[in-house]
Amino acid sequence: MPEEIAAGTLAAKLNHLFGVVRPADGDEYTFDEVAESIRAQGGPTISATYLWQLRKGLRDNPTKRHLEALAGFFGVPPAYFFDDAEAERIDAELTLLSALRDAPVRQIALRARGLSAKSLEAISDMVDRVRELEGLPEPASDADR
Amino acid sequence: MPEEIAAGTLAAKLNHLFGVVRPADGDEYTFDEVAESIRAQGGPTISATYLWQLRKGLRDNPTKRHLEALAGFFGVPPAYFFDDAEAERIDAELTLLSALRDAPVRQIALRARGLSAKSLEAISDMVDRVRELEGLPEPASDADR
DNA sequence: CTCGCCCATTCACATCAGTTGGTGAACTCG
DNA sequence: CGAGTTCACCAACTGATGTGAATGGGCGAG
Repeated sequence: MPEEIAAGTLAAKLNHLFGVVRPADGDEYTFDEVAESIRAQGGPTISATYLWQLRKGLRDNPTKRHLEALAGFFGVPPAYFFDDAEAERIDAELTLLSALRDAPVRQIALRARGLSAKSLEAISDMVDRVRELEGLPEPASDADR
Repeated sequence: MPEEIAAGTLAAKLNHLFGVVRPADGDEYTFDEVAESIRAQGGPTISATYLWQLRKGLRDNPTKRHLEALAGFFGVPPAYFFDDAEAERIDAELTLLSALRDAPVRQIALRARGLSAKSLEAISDMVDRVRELEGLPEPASDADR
């Protein structure tokens, strides 16, 4: 049983993020994976145990640096953990984007927002090129463009 | 001498906030005032000493709850302390609003943003009424409306 | 079935965030 | 001048945050 995690808490938000943003294969990130990935990206050290505690709600109140790292990893702005309204807005986007399972992919997507049409086109072309290079098939359905 | 506080750091941001958001009489808030005010508003306990450490840069990396409290007091979103772009945006507003020295006043102003014209008018009227009740003079210059 | 691996969970402990208590400088009021 | 207040600043301590190493269950391979 889920042990009653109150909505709007940090634990709930983290839990949600784990559920929604996943690696290429469909399963949730493991605590070790997240911890290591954060370290790899030049973030602060964060232990798998601590991640578990945060997700379970045994610890709330992490430090600024750890919040930054978590937000960075999951590809959401740090405000996600503070403002509930903001969190809801982002959640809407996340579920929309849930086709993009991969966290790095999501980061690219979020950062692309606001770029000029020309830049976007250039990047899009580049991705297609690489995709070809890696021998991946054409993206299935890309209705509107 | 300012002892070299690098731009973009938490210390710099805090310092800036202290400088810009002030009580009714023109002087900066004292550390004790801020600490007590935060406690009074139902926030977590925060010591004056700690505020000083943060402002000086001796401590960065405060916890989530303390960041919330600080943001709440100065009337800025918590994202102010994370995202530099966001911080700049808010700063622009702050300097614009620096006529509003009083923190509580600023909070009202920030929260009023986005309300319907009708509501804004109603509130504005209310403020005028109270102002009259308190025997304050008509606001000096309120050019554009 | 058993070995090996991965992963969540547990617990004892270390480190650093945050506090308490204090010093001295500046300023005020007798 | 001298007692009292207020403030920034300092240093030693406390406890919550965060870690590492050990436990145990689940699961696939041999």
